[in-house]
Amino acid sequence: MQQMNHEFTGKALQILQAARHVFLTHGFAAATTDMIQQEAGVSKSTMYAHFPNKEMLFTTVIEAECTTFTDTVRDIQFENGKLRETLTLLAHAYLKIVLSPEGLAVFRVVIAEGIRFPNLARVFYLAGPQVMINMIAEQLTHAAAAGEIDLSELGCDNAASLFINLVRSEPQLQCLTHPNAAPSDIQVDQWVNIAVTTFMRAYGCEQSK
Amino acid sequence: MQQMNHEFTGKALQILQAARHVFLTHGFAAATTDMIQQEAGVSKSTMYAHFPNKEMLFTTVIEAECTTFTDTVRDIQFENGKLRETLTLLAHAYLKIVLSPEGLAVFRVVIAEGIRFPNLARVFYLAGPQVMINMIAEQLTHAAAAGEIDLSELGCDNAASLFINLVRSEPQLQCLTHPNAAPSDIQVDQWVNIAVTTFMRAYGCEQSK
DNA sequence: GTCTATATGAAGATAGAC
DNA sequence: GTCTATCTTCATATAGAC
Repeated sequence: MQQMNHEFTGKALQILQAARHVFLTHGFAAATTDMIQQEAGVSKSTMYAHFPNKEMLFTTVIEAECTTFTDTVRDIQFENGKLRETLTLLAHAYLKIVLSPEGLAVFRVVIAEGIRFPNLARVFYLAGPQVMINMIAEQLTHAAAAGEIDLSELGCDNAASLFINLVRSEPQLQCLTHPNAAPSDIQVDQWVNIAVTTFMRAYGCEQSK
Repeated sequence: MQQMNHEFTGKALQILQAARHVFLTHGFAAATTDMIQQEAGVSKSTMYAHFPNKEMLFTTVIEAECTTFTDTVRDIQFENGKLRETLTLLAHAYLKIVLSPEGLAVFRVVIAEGIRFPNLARVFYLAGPQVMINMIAEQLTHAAAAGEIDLSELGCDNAASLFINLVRSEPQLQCLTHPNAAPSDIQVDQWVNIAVTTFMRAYGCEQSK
């Protein structure tokens, strides 16, 4: 989670870790290089020796964070079973990432700075939602071949996108608009259940029909 | 749209309109009172004569914006026809608001400043999504009574929430992460169609069965 | 109420010693 | 590479004249 071990070591790594914390807590504009320098325990000039300015420090932090997200999503463990169970597992794993303090913080800051750093926003989309969509699409392809689901209208990619949006939207909006009020596990279970149920009712081919 | 005629007139109104533009363009932290004062064509002290500080100016602007949103949502015109057509109309009207430059800008800044101004984030939720949910829930209640839809599992409120999330999530995320790339009308039609189709497949009671 | 001028502090970034 | 000390700019906010 707190890796950023791409090629950064020593003071540079300290600085990046501090920058990560400061930027995710305050956003870009409200964050100050003083906070970062202070939290990292280095002087101003050390900071500027490693990173040319605040912008570069910011983009480095966020891009690293996106990479971490991609890795976390790719590492999701689940067994290929019946579609409903598989989707439930994937939904829980995805929400765990999205609703984590880091997940919410990254979303906040990326969206907030989307105008100033449009490239970062696109990188974020590709690193997070898009990777998840690809994983889901793969599962849906298998399920469609097995006759568990009917995607003749929608196509696998649209269906995968639809599903993760179904899973993410309400919980994420609730967390973003009600900070300091983390949802209970029961609430998350309910959200997942509604999403999976809706998706299966719409496109699933129940054997019991 | 650019009203804010609550009790503000003359210079105060000029200041608020300028503040609205500046805050929605730059966010809270990156916005400066100089920009606002300059754009309003007044001096610093005039600004501070009307508003005690930057925070109050900000909350005044955003709260007014939320009120405007509520009014806009409440004014949505549609005819009570078949459920599918009604939902399609409501979805289009809602997306028109959410995906407008102002809608996206308000969302950005409210989410970005959710930690610093938690109350504002909740006000936003109540003024936007919640009002829309209430409108949809009312339509769904009628439709359920008419046997057009089966909400025995979900309940009207959950179903309404589900529907607007289904409508909003993907288009909004796309617009937020791909600024300066407004979606085409055809794309919006497709999104609406997927949302409505999914909802009706999951919970609709087609007569042709 | 409204302006010009200014106080005060803090931001991002650099110079120069070690 | 790293530090202390400093430069420059610009932010929020206020004082005092009209």
